[in-house]
Amino acid sequence: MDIKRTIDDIDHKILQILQEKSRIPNAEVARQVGMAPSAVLERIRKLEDRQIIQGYEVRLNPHPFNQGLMAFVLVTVQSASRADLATLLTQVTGVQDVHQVAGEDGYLLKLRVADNAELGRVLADEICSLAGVLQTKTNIVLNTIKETRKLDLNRYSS
Amino acid sequence: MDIKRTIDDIDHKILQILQEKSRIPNAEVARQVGMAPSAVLERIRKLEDRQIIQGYEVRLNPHPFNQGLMAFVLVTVQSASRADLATLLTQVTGVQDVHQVAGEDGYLLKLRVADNAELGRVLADEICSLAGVLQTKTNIVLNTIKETRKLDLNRYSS
DNA sequence: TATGAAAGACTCTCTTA
DNA sequence: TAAGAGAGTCTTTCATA
Repeated sequence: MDIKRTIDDIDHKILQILQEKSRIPNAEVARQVGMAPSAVLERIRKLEDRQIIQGYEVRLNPHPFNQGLMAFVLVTVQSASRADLATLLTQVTGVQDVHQVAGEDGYLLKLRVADNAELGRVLADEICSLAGVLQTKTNIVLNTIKETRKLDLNRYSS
Repeated sequence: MDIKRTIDDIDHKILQILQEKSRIPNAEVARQVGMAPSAVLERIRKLEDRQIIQGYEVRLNPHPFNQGLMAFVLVTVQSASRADLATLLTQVTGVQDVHQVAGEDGYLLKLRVADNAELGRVLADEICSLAGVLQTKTNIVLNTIKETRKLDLNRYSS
C-alpha cells in the first residue's frame, strides 16, 4: 500500500453511487451511505483532491450533433517522428481518444464523425497528411453493444 | 430536420457547461446562461427526456482500482456465431466497451486490467475460450494522450 | 416557454467531539 | 473523521404571462 490514505468502505459506496449517476445532491448520497451530509462532502472533496475522482461528465447522444459514426483508426508512424505528432492527432476532427500503443510505433484513435464521407475526408486530409504518418488501418463501428467508463471498484487493494 | 424540437442556442450553452463539469448546481447554470433557474431546470429535463442527455458520469482514476493497464482487443468470430456472443463479451473482466466492427466479422473491445499477466489470463480464459471466437489481436496502450467523451456541439444541424 | 414567488431541501462552514 | 447547527443558497412546483 502506498502513502495515500486508503479507500474505505464508505468511500467505496460513495463512488459506487456517483458511478451510477453523478449529478445527484450530496444530501442524497449522504442518505444512501447513512452519514451526515457534511461528512460526505468532506469525503468527496478528499477523493477529488487525491485525484481518485477526476471529474464529472455528461454523456451526450452524438446523433443530434452529426457524429453518429464511430471509428477506430490505428495510425502507424515513422519511429523518428516529431514528438508533437500525438498532440496534432488530438486536434483532428472528431477525435475523442488518442492512445500510444505498443508494437509498431503507432497511435490508436477513437473518433466520431458524421458519416463515411467525412471519415474519408478526415483520414485523407487530417491524418495521412501529417508528417511522419506511414499508414492507417480503420475499423468502422457498426454497432456499439457496450460503452462505459464504469470501473469495477471491488478490485481495490490496500 | 426531424420531428423533435430543435436544439437552440440556450440548450447549446447549457450542454456546453455540463460538458465541462456536470456536477454543478442548476442555479449556477442558470446564472451562466442568464435565465431563471426554473427555466433551465425545465430545459435540462427536456434534454434528458429527448435522450440528448443520456446520463451523468464520474471519471475515476483506474489506478487505485488495479486497472491501470488498458488494451484494445479485436476479436474475430465465426460468421455463424451464436447471437449472444456480444453479450458474453460485455461480461469479460475489465471490459468497458464492446463494438461490432465492419470487415472481418469482429468485435472491438476496450478493456482495463491490472497488468500484462491479467491481460494474458483474460485473453486466454475469458475471450478465446468462448465458442465462435477465432482469433484476437491485441493493442496494448502505453500512454493515453487524450480520452474524452466531449463532443463538438457546433456540428448540430437543424 | 419564461418568469417570479414561496416552501422546503440542500450546501457548506464552523464548532465540538 | 464525524456530527450538528445555522446562515445562506438552491430546487422545484405552481401561477401567470
